[in-house]
Order: sequence, then C-alpha cells, then structure tokens
Amino acid sequence: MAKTAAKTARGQATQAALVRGARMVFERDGFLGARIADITKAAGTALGSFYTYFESKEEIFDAVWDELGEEGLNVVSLEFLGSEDIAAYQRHYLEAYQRNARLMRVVEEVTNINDDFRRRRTRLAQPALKASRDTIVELQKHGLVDRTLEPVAAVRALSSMVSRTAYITFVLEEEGPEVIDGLVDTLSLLWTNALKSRRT
Amino acid sequence: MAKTAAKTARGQATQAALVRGARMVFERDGFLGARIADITKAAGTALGSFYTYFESKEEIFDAVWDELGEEGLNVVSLEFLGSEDIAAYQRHYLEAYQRNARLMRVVEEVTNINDDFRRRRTRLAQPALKASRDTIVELQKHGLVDRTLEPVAAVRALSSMVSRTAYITFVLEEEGPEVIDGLVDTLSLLWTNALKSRRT
Amino acid sequence: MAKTAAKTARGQATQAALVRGARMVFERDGFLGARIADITKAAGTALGSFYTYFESKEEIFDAVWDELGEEGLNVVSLEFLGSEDIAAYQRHYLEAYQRNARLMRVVEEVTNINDDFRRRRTRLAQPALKASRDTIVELQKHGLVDRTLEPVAAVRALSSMVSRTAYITFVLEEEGPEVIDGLVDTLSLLWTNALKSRRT
Amino acid sequence: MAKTAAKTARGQATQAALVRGARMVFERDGFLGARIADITKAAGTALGSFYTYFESKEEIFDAVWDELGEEGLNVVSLEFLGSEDIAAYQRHYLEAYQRNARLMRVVEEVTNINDDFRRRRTRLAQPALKASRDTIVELQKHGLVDRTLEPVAAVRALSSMVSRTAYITFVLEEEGPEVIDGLVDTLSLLWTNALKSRRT
DNA sequence: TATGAATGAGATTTCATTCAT
DNA sequence: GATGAATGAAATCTCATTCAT
Repeated sequence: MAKTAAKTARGQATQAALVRGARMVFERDGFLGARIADITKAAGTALGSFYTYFESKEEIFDAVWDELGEEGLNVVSLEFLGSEDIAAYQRHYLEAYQRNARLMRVVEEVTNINDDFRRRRTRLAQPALKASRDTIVELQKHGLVDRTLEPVAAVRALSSMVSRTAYITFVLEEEGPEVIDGLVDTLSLLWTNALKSRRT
Repeated sequence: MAKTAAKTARGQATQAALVRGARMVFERDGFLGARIADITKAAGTALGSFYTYFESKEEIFDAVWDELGEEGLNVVSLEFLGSEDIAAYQRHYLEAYQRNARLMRVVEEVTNINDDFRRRRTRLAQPALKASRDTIVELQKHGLVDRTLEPVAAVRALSSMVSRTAYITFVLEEEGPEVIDGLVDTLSLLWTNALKSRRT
Repeated sequence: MAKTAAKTARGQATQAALVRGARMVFERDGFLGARIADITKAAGTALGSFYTYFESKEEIFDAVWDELGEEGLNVVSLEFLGSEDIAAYQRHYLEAYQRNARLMRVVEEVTNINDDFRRRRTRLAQPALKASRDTIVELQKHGLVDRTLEPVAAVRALSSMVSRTAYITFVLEEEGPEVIDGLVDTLSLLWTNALKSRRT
Repeated sequence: MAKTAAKTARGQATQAALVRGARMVFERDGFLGARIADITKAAGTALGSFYTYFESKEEIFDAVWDELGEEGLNVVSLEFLGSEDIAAYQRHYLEAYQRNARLMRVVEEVTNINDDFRRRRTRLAQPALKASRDTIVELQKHGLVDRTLEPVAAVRALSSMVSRTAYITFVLEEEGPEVIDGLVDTLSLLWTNALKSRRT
C-alpha cells in the first residue's frame, strides 16, 4: 500500500513521524481539513518528504487506520454471545472506542467521503460478521436464540446498536470513560434480552 | 434561511428549480462532489442566479433537507412502544428511508463534514428523543419495561439500532423495498424483546 | 450627461430620489463600496429604474458632484487677495468643506480612480485658477506681492495649502466646526505673509 | 508583513521579482487596475507563487511602498526651517517625488481606498510631524517665527503646500525634472515668508 | 415608467503534487 | 533521502447590466 517501505533506519523514522503527525492533524482538523503541509509540519519534515512515503492523503489515512485496526474497532462481533464474556467484550469495545473517539469521528467522515476506504472497511469487517452470523445460527439450533429472527439482519441490527451508541456517546456527546459502566449494563441487557428465545 | 424569499411567481419557480436541481446533483455526486455550476445547470439557470437565492452550498443543502424533513427521517422515535403500532411505525420509517436512500447517504456525509449541520440535525431530534425517554420511563413504572435499563441510553441504543440498520441495508448494500417485510419482522422482535421485562 | 432628463413629474421625483440615495450611500460606503443595488434601495426604487436615468455609477456620481458644485469646493481662489475679505473667503471655504467632509473624501477617492472625473474636475477649476494668477500678477505690478514669485506656481502652492489642510483636518482628523476659527487665523496669516513683498 | 520570509536564495529572488513586477504593474495600471495575474506575469512566476509570499494585493503594495519609504516621500518635514538647508531639503524632496511620480499617483489612490493603508501612512508620518512642530515652537521662542501661529496647523499647512504642489506638478501635469529649479525658488520663498515674524 | 429576476464575465484563492537542488 | 519553492487546475462568488413583464 505504502509507496515505499522505508529501508534505512532514517527512512523508517521519517515515515513513522509522518504517520504520527497525520494522526494528530486528522484528530484536530478532520480529514478534509487536514492539509499535507500541516501533516509534514506536525511531523517535522519537509513538505516534499511526504511523497517519498505516501502517494496521497488517503494513503496515509489508511496507514493511520491500520495502526488503529488492532483495537478491534472495525466491527462489533457477536461471537461471544453464547459465553459469559459478553459484558467483558462490550466493555473492551467501548473502552477502545472512547480512547480513540477523536479518530473514530474522522473514520466516519472518511467512510462517507471515500468509496475506496468504505469498501476496504466493509471488506475487513466481513469475517467477523460471518462468524457472528454462524454463532447466531448455532444458538438458534440449540433454542437459545429466537428462531424467527433472520440471522444476518439480527447481526446488522445488534452490531449497529452498539457501534452507533458508542458514536453518539463518545463522538457527539464527548462523554468520558466514567459512563462506560452504565453503558455496559444497559447494552448487555438489551442485547441479551433482544435475542433470548421466549417460552411463552 | 434562504437569502431572498422570491417575490414573484417567476422567482419562486427558479428557486424551486434550484432546490430540485440541487437534490439531483447531491444524489448523483454527493455533497463535496457537487459544484454550484452543476446545480444551476441541472436547474437550467445561470450560475449567478444561484446566489440570488442561496449563499452557499450548505444553505441549499439545508433547503433540500427541509423538504426531506417531513418524511420523519431525522430520528427514530420510541413513542409507539406501548401500542400495537410498533411494526407499522417501523415499516413507515424503513419505507421512507429506502425511498430517500440516495439522499440519506449525503445527509450522513454532510453530518460528518459540517458542524453547523450536525448541530441543526441534533437539535431537531431532541423533542422526539425526549418523548421517547418519557415513554420508556412511563412503561418502566408500569412494569412493562425492564426497570434496570437506563432510559436515555436505551433510547440511544434502540434508535441507533433501527437507523443504522436502515443505513447499512439501503445505503451501503443498496437493497430495494422487497427486503422491508423481513426487516420489520426482525427489528420489531428485537426491539420488543430487548425492552420487555422478565419475570423469572 | 444624464441619460434622460426626466420629463414627467413622477420621473423627476424618481431621479431626484436616486441622486439623494446615491449621496447617502457614497458618504457611507465610498465610491467603490457603493453598489447600484444599495443606491436604489436607499432611493426606494427598483434596481432597474437606475438605468432609466443613469448609465453608470460614474454618471450618478457626476450628478451628486454637480449638486455640490455650487458650494465652491472645487477650487481655492486667490481672487480676494487684494481685498480685506481674505479671511471671510477662507472661512466660507472651510465651513463648506467641513459641512461636506464625508463627500469630499469620496471626491478625492474618485479623482484618484477615474480619469474622466479628474479631467472634468481639473477643467472646471481652470477659470478660477486663471483669475487667481491674474490677481497675483496685478498685485506684483503694484509691488504688493513679491515679484520674484512665479505666479502659476504660487497659485498652486497657496490653493494647495488651504485645500489640503482642509482635507487633513476635516476628512482625516474628522474635526468639527469648532476648529474653524483657529484655522482661519493661521491660514490667513500664512497666506498673507507668504506673498507680501519685503522692503529691506 | 510578508507571509513567508523566503529561506533560500531562490525564494528571495522570486519574492524580489514579484515586488519588482508589482511596482511595474501598479505604475502602469494603478492599484485597482492591477490583477494578481498581471503581477506574476510581469515577475515571470506562476500565479500560485504570489500566494507563497503575499496574502493579497494590499500586502504586496505595502512591500512596494516600503521600498519607496527610504526616499523620504512619506512626509514633508519642517525640521530644516531654522537652517540654511531649506532649499536643499525641498529640492531633495521634489526630485524624489518627480522620480517616483507614477508610484506616488498610486499611493494617493490607495490612501483614498484603503483605510488600513491610510492609517499606516499617517502613523509613519507622526514622528516627522512632531519634530516639525517642535522646531516651530523653538523658533517662536526665539522670535524667529510669528508667535500668533498655531504650530500644529502651521505644520499641516506648510507641508500640505509642498506635497500637494508636487502632486499637481508631477502627477497631474506630468512635468519633468526641468521645472524643479523654479519650484524650489517659489516654494522656499513662500515658506520662509509665511513664517517669518514681522516687526512693524 | 417601474419592477426585480436573470445573466455571465472576470478575478481571487487554495493546495495537492512536482521538481530542481 | 531531504528540502522547500514552483506550479496551475479548479471552484467560488460578485455585481453591473440587460430584459421580460
């Protein structure tokens, strides 16, 4: 993806500084508001050096997003539904979201602006969504989840519920980590209840 | 909002043509992709006429959004929770979303780009959100909704679930109206189950 | 000059309203800052009516300037040099300048922008300047004015002294009528002394 | 003042070329008539390079004016009144004015158009005006200048006389350097006579 | 005559990207 | 590799003037 995989130590340092600077500027100014010149300034490099490592603003955003990828923020998984770790999983997700709220705002911005990024983000989410669906199907077989639910739609609905609530809470309302406990309680309860099969 | 309220019939026709043209161009090219010149071309007016009626692309987008406002797409309400009309309400919402999917994509785009618009949209949603919360509180009093749920968080979560699912289904996946029946079934069930208080 | 000499009473009223409105707007916004639309708004007429009576902003400025012409502000005359009315003449000039200071600022603006207006203004000043020169020459013959002075240069110098001092005082420093007495004293003295022939 | 102080020699050369080009274009077309594109064309740079060094036409005009500042054209000083150098000082001023007549026309244009520039020009003139006033006061103490003259008004009047005469002669009438001798004679005489205290 | 909507030429300004050193 | 100056395409916006009613 990156134009050049920096080979020398000096090169690697410059490239890393650019990614760090880019994250800073994106968080402060948004994607559209960020100018290449701002990024190189924040990185302490010359303007021209940007193009030694990246072809465009989109590409360096991808690099920033990659660094974030390991936080598990790309998708809300339902794989833990059967286990007792549901709450723990949700807490983990919400904490990561809150920590990266500024950047998540930009991720939403770019998703709605750039088709390539949207496709990439969607693609990356596929495996987790498929696993979630399989989990639902499995639980339906065992009568632990309502059998009238359409599995794919249910996955979309529940992961939307969690991710969008995180967006509203941490991006729009800019709440801090102190609200997480309450959120976990409410979301876990809704999630569990929503799926649980009823014996009339 | 509009710079000038056209006084003559001719003026009103031009203004209306511009709003119509703007909607067309926004749907086709997105907000950022739309150029003023494209809008006037679509409206069949001279470039300068745009500025007779609007001060900026933002302002004409507001006008387009106003026309959409009556569709009830600004917020998912929970006021019908207690009644038997839940499914009907959801069907109505989803049908409107599907009909306006192209524009809803742009609404999301602008929301993530323009702080003024975001604030305006959020402000408009407040009354419905408050009414939804009151409904939840009321139902909790009567034991019809789980009392351990935090009402505000629950409203956010459930309305997020519906609106975001609509976004994924009709904007990202570009599904047609034929999927609405199945969606209504699944969403109603999840929504009802999620909140229903359990005796055990 | 004016496109149309309004013939009907109604037309004359409109034309007069336009000139009045133009003066107001010129004083408030300057020549460049004045837009035709501002002028018609101030005059209470429709935009299009402007072009019934005037061909351009320059032309209506000429009309405003004409109205001012009778104030004798176009040139500082030295014709009263020989008489005892020097101070009275200067007082009259300074009072008129102070009364019309806002417009005189605009006159200077237009003079430096528009060659046609500059030529017209210069042309209008010629007779008074010639008369002033003749007066000087006459007084030199009688030994009342220093004979080594070059008459044309002297006229330029002394009328400049008065008009420019008025500009600095009333336009730049925005002084009120209360400073006129002191100014008249100083300017009269300088003027008289400057020219008076010396016996030594 | 300038947006960027060019760091490399190449940059400094470009910046200097722009200022040179601007002066050329201003002299030829006036301030309003000058387009940024004309300036860059005259400088032999790309349009965009203008904005590397200047934010606006006003700012580059300031730079041109700065270069002119050293000519002493900003204000007519009366500090040499007491000495025998009066004529020499006036000659120096008039020669500089004649040399820069084309630009002085534009300076007057901008002064009447742009409030910021007017303020800046006025501010720069203050020290010399104060020194001139002090000189007058001093000479009055020694009985060398008429004591009934108001010093500030006298300074305004006499410097106006010289600067405005220069404007009329070199800008409006476009006279060449050959008229300077005559002018110096007349202006020196007027100036000296005007102030000289009379015993009678 | 009066009205006010329509027109479009023209200038400014931004900033991603290239390139010479 | 690093530097930062140079480039120019592209889009916005203004407003004098025209024109249909």
